[in-house]
This record gives sequence, C-alpha cells and structure tokens, in this order.
Amino acid sequence: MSERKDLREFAKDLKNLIETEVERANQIASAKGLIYIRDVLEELDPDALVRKKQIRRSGLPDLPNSTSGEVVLRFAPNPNGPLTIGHSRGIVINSQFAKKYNGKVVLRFDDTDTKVKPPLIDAYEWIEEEYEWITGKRPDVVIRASERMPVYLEYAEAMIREGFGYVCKCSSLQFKKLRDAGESSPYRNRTPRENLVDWAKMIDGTMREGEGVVRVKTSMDLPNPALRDWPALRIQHNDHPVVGNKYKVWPLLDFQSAIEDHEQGVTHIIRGKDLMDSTRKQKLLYEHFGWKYPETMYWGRVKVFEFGGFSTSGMKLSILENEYTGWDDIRLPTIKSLRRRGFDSDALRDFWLDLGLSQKDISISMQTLESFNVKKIDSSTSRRTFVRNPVQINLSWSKEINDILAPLELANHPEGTVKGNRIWPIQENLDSLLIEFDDFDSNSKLRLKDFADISLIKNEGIIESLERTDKRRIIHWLLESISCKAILHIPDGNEVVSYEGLIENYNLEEGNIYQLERVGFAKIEKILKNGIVEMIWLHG
RNA sequence: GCUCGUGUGGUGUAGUUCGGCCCAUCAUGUCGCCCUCUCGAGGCGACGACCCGGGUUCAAAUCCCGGCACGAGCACCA
Repeated sequence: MSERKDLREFAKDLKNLIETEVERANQIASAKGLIYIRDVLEELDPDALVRKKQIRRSGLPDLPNSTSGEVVLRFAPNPNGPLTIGHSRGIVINSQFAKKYNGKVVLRFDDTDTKVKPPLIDAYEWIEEEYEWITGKRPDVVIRASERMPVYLEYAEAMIREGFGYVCKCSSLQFKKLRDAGESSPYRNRTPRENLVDWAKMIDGTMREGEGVVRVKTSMDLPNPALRDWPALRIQHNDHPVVGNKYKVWPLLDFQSAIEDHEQGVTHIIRGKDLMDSTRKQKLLYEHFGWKYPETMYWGRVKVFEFGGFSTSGMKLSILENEYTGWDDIRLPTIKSLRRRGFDSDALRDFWLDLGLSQKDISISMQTLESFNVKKIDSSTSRRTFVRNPVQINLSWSKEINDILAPLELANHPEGTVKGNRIWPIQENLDSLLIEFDDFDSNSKLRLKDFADISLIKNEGIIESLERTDKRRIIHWLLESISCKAILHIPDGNEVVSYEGLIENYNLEEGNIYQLERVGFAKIEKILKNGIVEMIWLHG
C-alpha cells in the first residue's frame, strides 16, 4: 500500500478481500501442501517468494542546509593536553563531512583560559600532528584563539558601545542570586559611556580579577536561567604561554567561539550536547549582531568501558605524580597511546563513522575498535613465535624420523599476504626446544605446530610422528638457537602486566607489528642494546 | 529545583523527517559448526531489541497524550 497510494481509500474493503484470499490459500495449503502453493506462486509472481531485506543507510547522514563546496566546519579543542580517543570522534566526523561536501575544516585552539585549564605549550603541535594522523591531511585552517584577541576585544567593545553588553561588577554569587530570582544586575542599565570607562579599567589591569565581567544583555525572564545575561569576558592576570601578559581580559568560550565561528564563516557546528545551552546563548548574541547562526548538530556523551573517567587535567596531574610514564602511557586513552600501541588510523575512522552521529549517551568497548583494527592490519602482519615463560623440553626421536627431519619453512602469513618464509633449521638444534609454561603438562600428548606429534613425560619428549595423526592439542614452540629474549607489556586496567619470554629472532624490526601466534598482535617498540626485544600489546 | 535532551538485542547502529515495502538493518559480542597445523583470519548458522500505558488509524518503532528511566546544562572551565 505504500506503493499504491490510490488504493488506500479502499483499505477496509481490501482487508476483507485479503482475508478471504488468505483463508482460501490456507485451505489449499492444508489440502495440497505448501509445495503446491509454492509452485502456483512460481507461476503467478516469482517475486512474492523472495523476502526482501531492508537496506541499511550507510555513511553519515546529510548535513542540513548544505551546498557542496561551501561547507565550513570546525574542530575546537582546548590545548591543555594531547587528544584523547573521545576527541578523535570530533575530528573524524567533521573531516568526513568536509570530505562529503567538499568543504573545509578549521582547527581552532580554544585557549582563552589561563587559569582553570591553562594551555600546554607542546599540545598545539601535538594536536595538529594528531589531526593529520587521524584524517590523513592537514586541517584547512589553523587558528589559535589567543592570537585573535584583538578581534574579540574589538567585538566586545562594540557590544558595549551598542548597548547590548555591559560591565557587571557583582560578585558571581551576587549575580547568581539575582539571576535565579529573575532580577537585573544593578549595573544592567548603565549607559554605554559608563560601561566603557569600566571596560578600560578591565583592559588596563586596574580592575582586579573577580571585580567585574562583561555580560551579554539577554533578558532576565528567560525561562532557562543559564541564558540570562550570560558572561562573555572576564579578568585574568595570569601569563598566557603563547602571548604572555599582554591581555588582562579574556573571553569565555561562549563569546570567543561565537565570534570566531562568524569570522571563519563556519556553516555547521557539530558539538557535544552538553553545549546545547551554549548554542542558545550564542544565538542570542548573534541576534544582537544581526548574524545568522550556523546549523548545529550534537552528539551524546561517550564512555569507553575499558577506561573509566579520564579527564585531560586529571591525566596531567597523574603524569606529574609519576603514576603514568607520560601521555603515551599504554594505559591511557590518548591518541598518543593508541598510536604507540600500533592502532591504525583507518580503523579509528571506521569505528567512529560506524557509530555516526547520535544524541544518545553511549558506552563503547575497545573490543569493537580492536575488531576494526584486526581487519585493517591482519593481512599485512607477519607471524612470529613468542614463548612466554619458556619451559625446556628434551626431545628424542627414532632413527626413522631422524632420516626425514628437514628444515621447516614457515610462511610469514598463512594466506601468503605477507610474502616469504621463515626457515627453522631443526636438525641440529632440536635438543633445545621451548614451550610455554601454560602449555606444559607433565604427562601429555601434544602437537608442535607445523612440526610433530610428541608425547611428553615431565620434560622428556618423544617424537611420535611428523605427520599429524590425531586431534591432540596444537601448541606453539621455539628453538632456543633462533630465539632472543623478549618482554611483552600488556595494559590491564590501571596495571601493566609484563611477560618475559623468547621470541623467534627472524627479521625483527623496531616499530613493526607482528602477530605472535596463539598470543595476539603486538608491536616491537625497541630492540635494546643487549638484544632484548621490548614489545607492546596491541590486541588479541 | 529550573531548563534542555535521549530511550531499538549484551554493546553500538539503520529505519522515525512524510505511518504501509519492518514477522525491524548491519556490525560487534556470545555459542556452535566448517576451513585453516595459531587462541588469528575467513565461511556458515544460532542467540538477542522497538522503555511502559493509553489514544488516533484499515495499519504505529514511526503520529498524539500521559508516565517512567537515563543523561546534560544551570562556572568569572572548555
């Protein structure tokens, strides 16, 4: 009926008709069987036999009010630390929309707070670099709010001059009381001239911190108290790591962001839904200036199961207190950590794009990201053997087996997507064979992967056959002669668990990711001078 | 308390704009099987959801009303 709108008015009659027909079909079916019905339908309308599955919309939804080539988006982090997994959502979504509409992304550093969340001077470069890693290209425009101060101060002054902004000298507590009661600040109705005098005192530093703020005049009887005469600029006398002590007055996010979005011609803002009131405040400001506010979309809060509540400032503190080794500590939810561990940026993109844009608060699992990552890297990842907590086995074998012993050729990748073989010279080295402690069982029959069935009593093993003869457990193993010491660090909540063992020393390269057979994916971070291989866990 | 927002399987998502192609998509997860001499990859299958209650309608995940739950904002932070 969705196809034949013309029939809708006859819906009632149709229903009766259909019911009788269904009844008839059922009778035929019970009399002659379903096969018969199927044959009839085959003649009548073969399509009816195919059940259509619904099609899933893929990719990002359409941006409202957008013209290709004219879309300008922005990503505006606070440079008080490097990017976290959460930030990467903003980068991925914005850059993807820019790609879809042939638009631009402005990377803007919202660094106008010198006190509560002071900028970290290194973070500017880190973030630019991380942006590039995630998206594969540089942002189209990079802006530091702190360097745009003259612009903001000019607009602030214009606002005061025009009479829709004023200097309020109430304490924050006083104003809160007035606001909640819907009453005006005593400074609300002063003339622009009076306000300009106070504004000058704010600017030159004679007015001290906390003694005054510039407010945007909205209305004191707005239903949402948060929007009533909201603060736009306040006094901060701290030094700013980028521009020093040049400015005594700094804009707050709502003002700075609103002005800069307009200056940059931003057409679409995608932000967290915690910023919904920010949108409303800014719209009121835009009305004063007579500007058109960008289209705005929101996403909900994201929680990563494996990581509890991490904040940038919290991490900064913990790093300072040596609880973590740095921003790239493998237990931290930072992009630095993910990169260090060997995650692929495409996997990160796929992951966020799959989640898309929704205002729901979500809890996500690293497992999902890991699954995306495996798909990206598996085919290009070489296999190696790593034996944790090695146990030495003394092997013996018969004359017959001795005659057929030959070097093993093990493929770098079972599907051959990584070319080449590793050669294991077994004949002369079989006496020093190692298996994992966890696989060791003092009385068992095992299959040494790709090599032989053995039976084991204590540490004495006998080769029963080179061919696989039964379903006995397959374990991985290593010859001491082709191994070197290695250590694998695995992040586990707030701990790092480290496994010592021996790794197959065939062509190991720093920075490469390997799949340790029967263990998982890991990256070689460093090969130490003494030959020990330091590895970091990626995922299973 | 005030203001705003969101409810689809364990998790995440499609479908909601404009009611009918929806006995609800896809992924992840769990379980089972196949393949593979890895616990990886691949293949096949199973499991599992429209927050609740009313209403409108021939027809409701979709529209309306009322609950309930969860979340956010109410900073001289971003």
